[in-house]
Amino acid sequence: MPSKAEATRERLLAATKKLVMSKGFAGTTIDDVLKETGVTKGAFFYHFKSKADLADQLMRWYAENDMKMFRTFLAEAEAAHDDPLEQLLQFLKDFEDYLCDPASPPRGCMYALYTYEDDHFENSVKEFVAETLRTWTAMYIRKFQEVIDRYPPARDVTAKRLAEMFVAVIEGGLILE
Amino acid sequence: MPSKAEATRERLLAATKKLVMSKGFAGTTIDDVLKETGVTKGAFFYHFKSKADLADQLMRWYAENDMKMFRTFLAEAEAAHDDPLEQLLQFLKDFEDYLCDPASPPRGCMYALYTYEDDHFENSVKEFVAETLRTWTAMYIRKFQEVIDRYPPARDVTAKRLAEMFVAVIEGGLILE
DNA sequence: TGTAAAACAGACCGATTGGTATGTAGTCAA
DNA sequence: TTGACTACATACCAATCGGTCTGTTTTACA
Repeated sequence: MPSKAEATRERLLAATKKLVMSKGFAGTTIDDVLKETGVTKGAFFYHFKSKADLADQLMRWYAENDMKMFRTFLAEAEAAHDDPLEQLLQFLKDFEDYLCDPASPPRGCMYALYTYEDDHFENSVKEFVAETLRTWTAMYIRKFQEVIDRYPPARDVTAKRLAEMFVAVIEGGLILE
Repeated sequence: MPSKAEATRERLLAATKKLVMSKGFAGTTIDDVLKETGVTKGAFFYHFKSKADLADQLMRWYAENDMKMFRTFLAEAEAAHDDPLEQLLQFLKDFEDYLCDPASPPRGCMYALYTYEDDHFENSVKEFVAETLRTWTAMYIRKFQEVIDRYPPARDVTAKRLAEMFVAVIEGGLILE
């Protein structure tokens, strides 16, 4: 089903992601990506109309894959358990397994990179990333709220605060390796 | 006391820091720094023997200022109170004030940037940054331990875990603006 | 005041960069 | 078979990059 063109595009995006994670976006040249993939310049500019376009598509591609994975984790957890707390614990376990997978260590987060190189990204991409983060946080808020409703917490916490805290810890942890 | 040369060096470093925070290191050109400061190329290369040298000195300069500030906060807190808990709370308040200061919003952390552009930094710099982060964490561990010794916590926590958690939250929070 | 070194100015250079122009091999419907 | 289209290949380009070179001004100190 995936056409040859689509396969090439994916290869380029995957290679760019890898390079960008260790060199930054500005530090990654198009030639780097070409060398990594074996694709030629003509082919590259057939798929991306500029380097900025590559950045744009990379962010969207990354965010889509990311959200897809989380939704899968969540759906599986919700299918496996009735209790929201058990669902949450299951989800967190899956997430932890993913983060600790030695085969694909995340080594930082794409979203964070955009914090440091925002000059390179269009406003539309910034808005898209911000929206993705909001969706991500909202997912946690909903889940925390379900647990709080079922098990009234001993301390005075809100689902929103818990979720924001959690996201910050994950983000910080990803950076401090 | 600060010689003219030293003042120029500081201006270059300060401008570089500002630019690097919003464009990344690879995305910041020497010409950018020159335009920002009005310094000429000859002067620049009198102070820094290469762009890599600039990165090196920037990291050390940033880390030194950073640690100096924290040590000051801590020393003041320890001078003002006897109780380690009150010292800690005072320190955290000073830290919070600094982070929330609208005049100088940090907008990310230099140390995190090196996570994403490690290819540009020498191993000696990486080691230096890692050492700085260890020192920073150790400072928190010591303080948390003093509080724990005085006020045995209800939960089973260690100073080390608390400190690592705290640093991760700060780091994550800085990124998620 | 003389002078040597420190601190800076700015023209210049080769390599690299993102990007283009043009050409071509495969595909598929008519 | 043909002709249009997709998907790529390659040579080339102007601009920009980090860095050097040669000179000039400023400072420190005898």
